[in-house]
Amino acid sequence: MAIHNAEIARIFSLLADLLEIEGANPFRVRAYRNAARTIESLPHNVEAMVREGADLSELPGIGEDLAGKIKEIVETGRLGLLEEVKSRIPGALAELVAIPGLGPKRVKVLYDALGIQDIEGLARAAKAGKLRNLPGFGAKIEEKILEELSRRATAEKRMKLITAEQFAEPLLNYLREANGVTRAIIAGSYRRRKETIGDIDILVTCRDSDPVMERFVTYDEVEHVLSKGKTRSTIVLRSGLQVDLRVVAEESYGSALQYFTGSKAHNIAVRHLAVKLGLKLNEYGVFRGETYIAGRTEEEVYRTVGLPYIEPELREDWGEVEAAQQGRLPHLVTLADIRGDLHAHTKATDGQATIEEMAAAAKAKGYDYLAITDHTKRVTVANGMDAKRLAQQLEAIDRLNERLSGMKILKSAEVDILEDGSLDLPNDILKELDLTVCSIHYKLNLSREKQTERVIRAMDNPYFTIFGHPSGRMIEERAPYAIDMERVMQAALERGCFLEVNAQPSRLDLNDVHCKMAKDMGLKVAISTDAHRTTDLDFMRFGVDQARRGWLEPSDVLNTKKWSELKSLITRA
DNA sequence: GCCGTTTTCGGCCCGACTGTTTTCAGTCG
Repeated sequence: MAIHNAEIARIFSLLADLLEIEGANPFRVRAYRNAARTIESLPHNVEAMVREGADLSELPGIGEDLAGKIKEIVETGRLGLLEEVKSRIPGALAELVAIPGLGPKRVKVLYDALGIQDIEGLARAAKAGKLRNLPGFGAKIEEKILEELSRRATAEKRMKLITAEQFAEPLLNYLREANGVTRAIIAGSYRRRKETIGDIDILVTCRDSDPVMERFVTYDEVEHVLSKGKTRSTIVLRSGLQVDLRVVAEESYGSALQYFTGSKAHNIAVRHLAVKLGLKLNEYGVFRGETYIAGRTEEEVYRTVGLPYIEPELREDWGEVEAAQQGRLPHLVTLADIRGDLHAHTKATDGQATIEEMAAAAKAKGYDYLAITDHTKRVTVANGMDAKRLAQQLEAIDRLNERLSGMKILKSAEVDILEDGSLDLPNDILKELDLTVCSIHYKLNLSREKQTERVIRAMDNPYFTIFGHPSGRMIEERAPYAIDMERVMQAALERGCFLEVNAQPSRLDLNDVHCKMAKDMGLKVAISTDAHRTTDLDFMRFGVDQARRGWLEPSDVLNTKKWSELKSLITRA
């Protein structure tokens, strides 16, 4: 039986929740949470590591005990300790601590006093008014729980970054107009450019917080106000998005921004360094004893604890603190490094613009090249092209290239990878192309083994260049198909193929963990928009964000090269 | 449960807000 990292992480995370409800040592609980996080973001398959006899206690936050437990999970598919805890308290209690206002203590009370073991039981008791008299509860908490339960029935989960931008940016501008505001910036996972956002954290500096707090809670999209104080307030917008506003003084801007950008795990790691230096780091600054010694800028904060500046996208406690200490932080790729786009559609298939229009838009971005990659015949819903239509398009591109100056249209196609690993156009037309993007659009539910073999077989074709949207996932909509990404990457490396970071905000595929995996393996990627209209070329920035989260530098990205260099890179031996 | 160039034991990040209290616990980020 195959055990994936996510499964091991889930077991530790559940165990942490249940132990916390039982009142276990909070640091022991944290150890399980840290282990879950470490394993979830590990670029290697833990099961394989166990089989190869790797020493798991070398991993950060994993000691003798947890290494043994991981081994137990891999070998037996279960964890004795979790079964044991579950025999004392129901596993479903873990879902209750996810409800705002309910933490481990109150969940314990619910179970002990009323025998509540899951969301359904909680809903029945709350509706019957049984919560308000419990110790540590009251009428307000009961009401809050009822609200949350009804909200859950309809609410969205996490919000895609691009959607969050549409709500957050206007609110930010609105706050900038408040009296006395000197700076306003969005921190949190939004600033770290995570693919989805749970809530928005806004940081403001000003001398008197009252006017901006007042303006905040009276924003016309406010559904309700969760809290309002002098330094922090929280609202929920009608869209369901929760927004926190923090106000600090100018001299605390850097430390507050560092603090509220997170991630929590990164902050703990940085504070750990501060403690070792005999300093205290909080949102107001870095302190020696009672004395403020730094905090005006983030650079100053990092410098004070002995580190160079760390880019927000790296702040996930994935090794960035150690890398910073050792002076080997990556110099992350930026939008300005991008010289072209290697995946775009036109009216010939399911795009909305002509080749000329797409070319003009790419040129306006200052690109050196744009690959036209219309669908091929298997993708009938998109009016995929057969060899004859593709040949006509190639002639049109030749004619257009004669007229274009300063940029080149690359001849390409998004070729469909069939179930048996063959490509859906013959090689005698594929050989006419500058490159191919090869993707899976059908038969997404093959076994992991078959899906992996399918792709590797396709890569055996000498005209396979870039594997498009490699996991097939749609954020918050469709899970990735089962595929062994490490094997696919290894196969690509051996054959001179590459993987795509698809920049569509609903794909972002490869994800951050897989970008890092590619980098660690020495495999280059293409950041491509998969544009279906001229304005989609703007999605490049989301792809770059994702690549930065995966530690990618310009040299890791194909389309930071000029065409002559790129051409020799992608030419297979 | 992890970890150590002060430590193999005794630490483990830190502060704000709310509600239920009557000086603070619980929750949250």
